[in-house]
Amino acid sequence: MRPKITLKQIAKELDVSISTVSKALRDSPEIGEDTKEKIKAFAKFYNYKPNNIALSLKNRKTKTIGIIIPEIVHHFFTTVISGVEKVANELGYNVLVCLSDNSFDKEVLNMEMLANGSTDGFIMSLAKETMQKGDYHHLVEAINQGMPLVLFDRVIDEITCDKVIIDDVNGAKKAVQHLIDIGCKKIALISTVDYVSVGKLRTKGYKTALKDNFFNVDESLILKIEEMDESEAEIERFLKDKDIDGVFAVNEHFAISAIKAIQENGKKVPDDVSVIGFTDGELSKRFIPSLTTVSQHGTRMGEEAARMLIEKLENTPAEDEKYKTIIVETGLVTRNSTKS
Amino acid sequence: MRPKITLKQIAKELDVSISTVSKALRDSPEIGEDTKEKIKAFAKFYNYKPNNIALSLKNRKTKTIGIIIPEIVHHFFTTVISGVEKVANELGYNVLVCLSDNSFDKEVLNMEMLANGSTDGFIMSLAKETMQKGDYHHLVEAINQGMPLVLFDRVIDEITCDKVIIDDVNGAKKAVQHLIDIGCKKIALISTVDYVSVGKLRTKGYKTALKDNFFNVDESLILKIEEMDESEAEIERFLKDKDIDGVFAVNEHFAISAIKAIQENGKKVPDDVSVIGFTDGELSKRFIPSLTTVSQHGTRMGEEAARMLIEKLENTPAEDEKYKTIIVETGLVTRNSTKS
DNA sequence: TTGTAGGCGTTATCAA
DNA sequence: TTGATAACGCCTACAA
Repeated sequence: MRPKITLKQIAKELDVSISTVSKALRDSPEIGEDTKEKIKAFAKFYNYKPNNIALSLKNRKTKTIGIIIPEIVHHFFTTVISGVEKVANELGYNVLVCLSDNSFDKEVLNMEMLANGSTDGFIMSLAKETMQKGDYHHLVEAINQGMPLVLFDRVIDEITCDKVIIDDVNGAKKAVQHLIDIGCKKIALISTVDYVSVGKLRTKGYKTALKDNFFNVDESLILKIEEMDESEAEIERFLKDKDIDGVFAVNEHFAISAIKAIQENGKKVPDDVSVIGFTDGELSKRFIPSLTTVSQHGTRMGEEAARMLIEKLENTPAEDEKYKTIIVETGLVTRNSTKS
Repeated sequence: MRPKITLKQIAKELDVSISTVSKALRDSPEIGEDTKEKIKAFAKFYNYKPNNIALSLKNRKTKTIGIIIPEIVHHFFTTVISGVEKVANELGYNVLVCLSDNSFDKEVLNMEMLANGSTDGFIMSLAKETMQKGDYHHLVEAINQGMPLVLFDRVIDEITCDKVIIDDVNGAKKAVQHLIDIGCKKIALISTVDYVSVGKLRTKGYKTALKDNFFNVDESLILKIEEMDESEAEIERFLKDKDIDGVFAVNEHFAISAIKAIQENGKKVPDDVSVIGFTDGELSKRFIPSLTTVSQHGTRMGEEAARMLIEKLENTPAEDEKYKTIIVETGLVTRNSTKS
């Protein structure tokens, strides 16, 4: 076992001063060619690499960015991480991943943990509980301490910072418009309760599309799921004997539960009822029938978020005062759960 | 904007020395009650928190563990991360996530990046390319530098360290035994090429189960996939007009492709052919028919790995010399792709 | 061309 | 009871 070597040790071995070594390794012209040679050779031999921690302390920046998400076992968030990681690595940053488990307390804890010097900035999607409570003091504090923050997907108006969102309203509109275009007359919506911002926005898109086409909005065709765990049963109950020919669901899971329920009712997808989901995951692709969905481009969102954060990190505070919101457009991926 | 406050600043404000502040905040009995009170109140007001980086430098440990995986957009790895994260957080550690993208170079790069002080130890699953090359110098180096390493899932014999694996042979055996128990006579295997250790082991389990039941191994019923991208077409070709009544596939994707191929051949799952997969992901659960699978307990593996690593980290080098391999048992989850 | 000294934020040891 | 000092590993302005 050969522990990491330090400048100090090299200096002692070679009988020169620490700063000479430091300079030599950074190829400073101040140092004589032969000394440089000697030092470099020695350092290479012992595989010297500067200690990141020491550098962090000195430079007051860690070159790592923290990402806090509600859950990782969720294809969308996974793709976002992958996007963040890609850009971060290209730009010489590391990625610290924390999970809030959708709990407010864990979110706050994680943030405090990372804010004490572990991270230069944050990329986050808020926990459901946080949005319910409406308590954002931890975000405010991080910003006050001068730590840039980029919010994505589950964002809020109350905090002024960079944001990356998808065009939920438009995505939903596109989906419903597509259902209308293929001839659907009675389109149900399966959404989440309104404090989840995406649920609210997608509901808005649904209603807008209907109105644009002079359909009227029938509230009895709208289901708002409160408890994820019971969504399957709820959807089954909701769809039981309902006279519909189209369903727009705000995520994959709801869409699939809907398909199951429809099939159990003795109807066929897509012949009798067309179904569109939101979020284009593995599930949508491989389910039978494969799902027509609004795709969210998680990787793209992650990349954008990372780029924005790092830009803030590397710019002077003067230019920091302008915050952008990047809207990542959605795409409609047509598969076999909708008539063509 | 109110940047983070330091001991030094508190000391200056309160006109005491830095060490007095430090001691007071750690509630040292050396300091007088009233001074303590005053300092604590002040610190609380300004929300003082010790700087992690400075602590890391001083203590020569970062309290973060690095996890390097081939890809994150893969349910199994995601669950592992989730397990690592859980245990790590409970024990006061952070988790640094890096992706190798199955590339040897990226794996080496990531490791070097993290080894320079960013991490106290590693939890890894090797990139496919690394296993092909058989070049493990980066692992050896990390270990030589005194950084504990825990390998999981894609592990190798060449490196001596803690490992967490699942009982692939047994898992496969269980699956095939189950097929036999429900009456299958001609069971096909869809596996990967042999340098992927799991492919090899699961193939072994398949053969063992057959032999245990006095079936003979028919090599024409075994398919070894080389290229993930073409797996679907390959499986279709392989299964075309094959006379079988059972399929054991070494992962979800292969299993689903098999089901599709079987159905396209005009046969029914599970009535004509029973199918079992490996890795219990979202896909298996929600596919129709839902998949009977060997479940891998990724979360469990992550938890075990984290526990082992942290134990190494917090123990004296003396006890470090013993390495364990934890074998996480698999379970068979029976669903609708097999006859009952 | 090389070396000295100070500082990044903390803690621990020892002196006052 | 409090404070000065050194050290963790690195860099850099300045001195020699």
